[in-house]
Amino acid sequence: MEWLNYHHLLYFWTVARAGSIAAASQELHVGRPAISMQLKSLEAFFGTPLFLRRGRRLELTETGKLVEGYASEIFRTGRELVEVVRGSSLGRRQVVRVGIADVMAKLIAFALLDSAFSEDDDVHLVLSEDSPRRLFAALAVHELDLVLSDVALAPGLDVRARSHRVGSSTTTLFASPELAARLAPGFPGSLDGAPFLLPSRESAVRASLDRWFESERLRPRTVAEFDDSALMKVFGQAGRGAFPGPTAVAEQIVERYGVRALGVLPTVTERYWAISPERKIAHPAVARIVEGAAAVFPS
DNA sequence: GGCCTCATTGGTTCAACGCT
DNA sequence: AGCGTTGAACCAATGAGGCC
Repeated sequence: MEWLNYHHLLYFWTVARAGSIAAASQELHVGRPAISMQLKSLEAFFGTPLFLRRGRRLELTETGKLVEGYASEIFRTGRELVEVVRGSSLGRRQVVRVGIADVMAKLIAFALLDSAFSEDDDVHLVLSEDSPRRLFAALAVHELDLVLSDVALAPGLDVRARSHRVGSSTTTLFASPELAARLAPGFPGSLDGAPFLLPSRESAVRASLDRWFESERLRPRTVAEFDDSALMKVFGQAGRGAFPGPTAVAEQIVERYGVRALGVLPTVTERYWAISPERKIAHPAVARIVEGAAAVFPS
């Protein structure tokens, strides 16, 4: 069988992404006639048009869309190959870009990542924090190598990635010593009308928490809602309200923020996910993080 | 093996033309 | 005017084949 000319395919793919031959010619540093000719050659090779010429506009045909999909995959794999080969060269540090869901307890994130490193690892972590939605978008365009989140990738999302469940924890309620002294007697009934600091409604644990409040017939007084779990704890430390946190790191929360644990909510569980892009060639450091993390909070 | 010739491929510029 | 297409002329790199 005759081989596909990948150079032609690259031109086609660039034109499809750039939207015009002019834009592609700038991107590729190649003249417009040349690109036009190569497009024609590719169309002749396939025996069917890939673009519809509508006036001076180019529109992908159905075949064109199909070819573009394959080309994206081909060139994505090519980039990946370069990244992996260059990234794993001897003596070069591996950069791993990790996105952490803002609602996730930082102590949990630290424990998940820290477990993955051995002393002889030469890995350079670049950590960022954002909403899961934005982190998944960054993952889709290869700006991130890994996302740690309280929610798995939604099935409908057009992101080529895999969610690995790396642990779970029940939830504990915390409060400053003064507030705890007031709320501890008669827990959990004492929580009715009590001031609360809660994770935003975007978070997975919030839905679970609301169900618990409902089942216990409690109506907490929401003082503030947070996207950022660390900020929530700072408010909690100042006695602004009771707040939830993972039982798995309850001791550290008590120690670090000088708060007291009010009680454990066994039905309010939080799951932790490590979401990594589906790669033909696995990022070795990411694989280690995913494997190592799974052992921290066994679910 | 080294050298030459030739064909092929893919690039360039330039000009002209059609379309919006 | 801006953009895409076509054609012509030309250049450079490469590979195949023939010759010494």
